[in-house]
Amino acid sequence: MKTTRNTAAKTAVLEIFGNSKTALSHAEIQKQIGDLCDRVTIYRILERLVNDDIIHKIVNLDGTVKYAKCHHHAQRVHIHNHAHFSCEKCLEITCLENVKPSYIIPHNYKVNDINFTLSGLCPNCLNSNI
Amino acid sequence: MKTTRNTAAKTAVLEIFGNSKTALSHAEIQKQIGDLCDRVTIYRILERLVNDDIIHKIVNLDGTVKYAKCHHHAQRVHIHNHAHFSCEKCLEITCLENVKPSYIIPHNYKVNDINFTLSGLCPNCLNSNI
DNA sequence: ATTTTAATCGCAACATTGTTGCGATAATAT
DNA sequence: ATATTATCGCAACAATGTTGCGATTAAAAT
Ligand SMILES: [Zn+2]
Ligand SMILES: [Zn+2]
Ligand SMILES: [Zn+2]
Ligand SMILES: [Zn+2]
Repeated sequence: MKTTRNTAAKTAVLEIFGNSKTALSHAEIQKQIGDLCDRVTIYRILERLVNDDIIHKIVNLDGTVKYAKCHHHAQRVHIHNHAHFSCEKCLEITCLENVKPSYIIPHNYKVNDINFTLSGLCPNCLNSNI
Repeated sequence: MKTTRNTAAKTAVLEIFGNSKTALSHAEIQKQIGDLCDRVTIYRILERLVNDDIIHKIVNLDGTVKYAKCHHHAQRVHIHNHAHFSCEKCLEITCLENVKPSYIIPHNYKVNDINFTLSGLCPNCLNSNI
């Protein structure tokens, strides 16, 4: 019964997520963490937080990986079926919790997870682009 | 007017794509190419083929990158808005040309590209799993 | 409060993936 | 046949992620 422990590094990572409105990459977290813990430790903390459904992993169109807090903790089955938006200009990635794709897939496929990422200009960059 | 040239390496890569029903990673292509050309050359060929809309890039949930042939060459505007299926067991990635997500997004976002990847069990692995 | 257990950590070493610069090569137009 | 330049090979580098293992340390047990 692997119990997950609360460590200084994990607490720091959680606080960083708490203060961020957008998704964060490993590199961005490491920059904020400084030398509080090792690179590898951050990777392992992220892995644990994903397994515990506290954060979820987001893979962008360009292959970059980021993580964001999970909401909807009330639900029994924890599926991250919302969309993500990736801004081409400011490079920020945000959860669009309310945007969920509908689709029809052949019955002989079994879908366990989906990744729906939209790329373009976010509201901020769209305004400053006029 | 940068003209694109036909080289032995490019021809070989195109033939490999022609013989494959699933998407291919750089590593998989390199394995088939052998020492016909350098690693870097394969990267550059893939980049060119993407720019020429001959293949398209697919980023999986786990961050792995693959490429697949483009169809629908008749269309003037070339958008890869179809879904991709990633099998958790055999790790193959296939284009689902007919599966296109519908969604509603706030008007203050400008969408230029989408990535819709489904993950689970493909028909082959679903059968052999019973 | 002290001991015990094992989850977590730091560090080093490694693997994979992708990029860049530059002189050499070769495909294509003239 | 010659000129132009897209493409190539090679080396070097950067970013990202993984693994093994002995040392720590959070949390449970006493
Ligand atoms: Zn933006
Ligand atoms: Zn999200
Ligand atoms: Zn399969
Ligand atoms: Zn496709």
